[in-house]
Amino acid sequence: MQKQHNLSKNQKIIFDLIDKAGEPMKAYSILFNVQKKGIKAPLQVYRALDKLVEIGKIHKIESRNAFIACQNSNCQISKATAFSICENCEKVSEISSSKLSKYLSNFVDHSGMKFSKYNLEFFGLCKNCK
Amino acid sequence: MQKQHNLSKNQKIIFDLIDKAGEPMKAYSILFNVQKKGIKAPLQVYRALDKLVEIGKIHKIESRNAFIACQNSNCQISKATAFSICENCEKVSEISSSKLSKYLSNFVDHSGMKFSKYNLEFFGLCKNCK
DNA sequence: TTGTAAATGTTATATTATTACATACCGTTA
DNA sequence: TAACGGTATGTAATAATATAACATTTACAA
Ligand SMILES: [Zn+2]
Ligand SMILES: [Zn+2]
Ligand SMILES: [Zn+2]
Ligand SMILES: [Zn+2]
Repeated sequence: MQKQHNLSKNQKIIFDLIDKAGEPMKAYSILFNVQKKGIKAPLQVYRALDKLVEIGKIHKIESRNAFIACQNSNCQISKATAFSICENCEKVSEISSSKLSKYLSNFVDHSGMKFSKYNLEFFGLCKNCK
Repeated sequence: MQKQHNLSKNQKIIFDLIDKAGEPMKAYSILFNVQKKGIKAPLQVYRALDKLVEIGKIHKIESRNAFIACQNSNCQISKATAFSICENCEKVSEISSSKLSKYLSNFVDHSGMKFSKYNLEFFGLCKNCK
């Protein structure tokens, strides 16, 4: 049983928007979309995003500066993430391969560094674009 | 034999700076450091960075918005990159594990997507920090 | 030498993210 | 209940990162 996080008002508004979008959203596009709900400033958005990332409800797609809802009910904490990104249409999917995550979680650098977290972004063409 | 890229003046100035630094540098810190050499505008820096990334002389650390010289003489083209990042001291190393790169290059998503490129960032504590 | 691609120079602007400070809310426990 | 502490919110200002648009120059091959 995972810890239940009760989202605050702003967090819920912003999570619902991103979740419904089903694709990565940028912070200022989120801001534009929630202004009618009373969220007026960038910082309000970034604070909610930070928290949602921390608890694993959303992930940041670093190469795109965008945020997507977690598509994998197992990853409540955002410490092992993998995505496929279409370089043509920008479609992003979260990869949930237990083989991959096991392989990467157990990977030990030759320097002996043991990792507590990783983020992997694959690029290519999705099946609609190739 | 890899293609030889003759760097232009600005590209060389900026590559030399990053290479000598031996650690990730941010674009505006690069700009500050090369102003005495006549490079005055952000765009001049970003254009050189884009080119250097394209030909694999440097890589972008996406989670840090910073650029580091390639530490792996084999990767002349920047399409399969992996880094370890210390969350305490921000030390970054390029990982060159042929096992890892083979594993990831051959990874096929369950959607059937075949990838042409990837970037992997591991996080943890380096041996000085743990 | 002339055509073309790449690189440069310059100004302005767009986009992404944080600092600083004041106030409100919410659950715990004295 | 009242006081406390942690979390969340509101607001303004600004910092940091990145690109658009346009003019000009350089490199180099046909
Ligand atoms: Zn997830
Ligand atoms: Zn596509
Ligand atoms: Zn490299
Ligand atoms: Zn360290």
